Amino acid sequence: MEQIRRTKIAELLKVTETGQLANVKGWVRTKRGNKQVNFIALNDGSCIHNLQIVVDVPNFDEAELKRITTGAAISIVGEVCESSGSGQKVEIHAKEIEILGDCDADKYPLQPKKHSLEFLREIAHLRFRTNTFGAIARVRHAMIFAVHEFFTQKGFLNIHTPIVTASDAEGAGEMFKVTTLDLDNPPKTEEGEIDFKEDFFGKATNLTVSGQLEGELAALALGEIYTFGPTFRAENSNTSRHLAEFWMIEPEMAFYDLDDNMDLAEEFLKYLIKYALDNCMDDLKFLSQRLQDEEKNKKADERTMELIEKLQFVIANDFVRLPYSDAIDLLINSKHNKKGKFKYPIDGFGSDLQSEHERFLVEKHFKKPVILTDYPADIKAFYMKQNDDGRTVRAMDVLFPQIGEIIGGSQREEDYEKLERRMKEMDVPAEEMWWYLDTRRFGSVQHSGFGLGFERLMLFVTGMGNIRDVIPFPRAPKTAEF
RNA sequence: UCCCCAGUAGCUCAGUUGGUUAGAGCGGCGGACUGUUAAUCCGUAGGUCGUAGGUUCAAGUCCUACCUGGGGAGCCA
Repeated sequence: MEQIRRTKIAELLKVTETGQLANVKGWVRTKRGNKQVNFIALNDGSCIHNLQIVVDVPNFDEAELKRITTGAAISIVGEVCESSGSGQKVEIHAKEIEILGDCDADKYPLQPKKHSLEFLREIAHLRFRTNTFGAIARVRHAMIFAVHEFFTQKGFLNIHTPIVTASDAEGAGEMFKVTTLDLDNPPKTEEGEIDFKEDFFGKATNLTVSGQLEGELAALALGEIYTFGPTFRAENSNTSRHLAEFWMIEPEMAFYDLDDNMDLAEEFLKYLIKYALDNCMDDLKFLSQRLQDEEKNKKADERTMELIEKLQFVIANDFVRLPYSDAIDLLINSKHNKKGKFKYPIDGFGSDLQSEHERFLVEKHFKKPVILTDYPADIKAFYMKQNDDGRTVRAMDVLFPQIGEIIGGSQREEDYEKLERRMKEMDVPAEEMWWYLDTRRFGSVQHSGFGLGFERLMLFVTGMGNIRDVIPFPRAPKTAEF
């Protein structure tokens, strides 16, 4: 084969000149045609679009052409031509074809037809090769990049917080144990309990549920920091919005109060969504079309807003900011409630809002993202700053349509006595958290932060309905195949 | 973990009050067609009906348990 440098399909589809030779490599999506001419739709992952390869059949060996099946990897050298067909501007007229990897069409699970997302989840090792999962992977990368770009522009430092942690006091959820002890015969203490002093780290350790506490340590020296790493929850959650392993972004800022915190959260979300609109339009258009095809069978009032319109709407409008107690009043006085349409009654101040209540506020009442603030102290974590009313804390949850809570955050309690008292009330072992409390003993200062579930953001930006489809290899109860 | 629904060909599904040899579309394979757009047309091969018990003369169909998947709830991001 002639030595021509490979061109990616995304680049090739942009060319304005024709007549030159080019080399492309990729995987066959479909092949069709007759005895005279074949058309191969080739994709190399560089963009959503396929490149059309035109093959003048008599110029090639019949047996070789037969090997070009759906899924096969091939390399083509040919002339870049203006297409006489209507589906594309340019195409390649093949001069040389090399089969890089055969693909037995009889056994290959991905057929040139529509597959259900549930089926593709069972073959997650191959689903990157579909339009949908290719688009999601490219959007996911763009969002990762945009996260770092946003914080870099604002002078935040990225901090790597530990993945293995001995702190089990955060209270964010059940944890996965990390140990090298022999599970069949663990060392025991005199009391008959497992002796973690013998374990690798000399104490019981777990996979982290949050980098927040370590993030606070960094923020209280460096000013503004953020983490972006994997987090783990061993909750037996079987929903389309939870994973056992997910990626979380947790900024933590010294000198920020709750309003500053909310301003940052809103600006951050809008930045990310705008970045997707500015940089991933081809993929978003595909995902939007996919969503509309899927919703064709739904009733008009059950359909969601068109994806791109929805994203533009979010960046164009201010988020609603509403104290929890006002939200309770609003819910109690709503027509929806008076007609008895809530499955769960509003219990009044003190109880957490049910999903249906959050959805009512976001999707029916305000019809835009809502930030709820000042929750009752009893349903929130120990580290949140206590309000003067003695019953609420400076917490904030950002609620998005369809997704629910996408961000949870708060101003942190910087007062040593109040924090220590709260830890005792909530059975948080203060002795083990001496390092955390030290920040309040030495130069303590007002500070705030929040956590954004990266896959929840991905759900919103891609319009996908199941969180297991926006992470390449989902970890969930009974799910760790790939 | 709880509630509801589903599991039949490689995929998506149909299968009547329980009753002969379980069907379709797509995909695969074979063929036709000189420019197709997930091409079209003709032909063809694919099934231990999720697993294990049970009821019955007879079970894809009814019952029980379990497994897997989906929707919703809780936990949360």
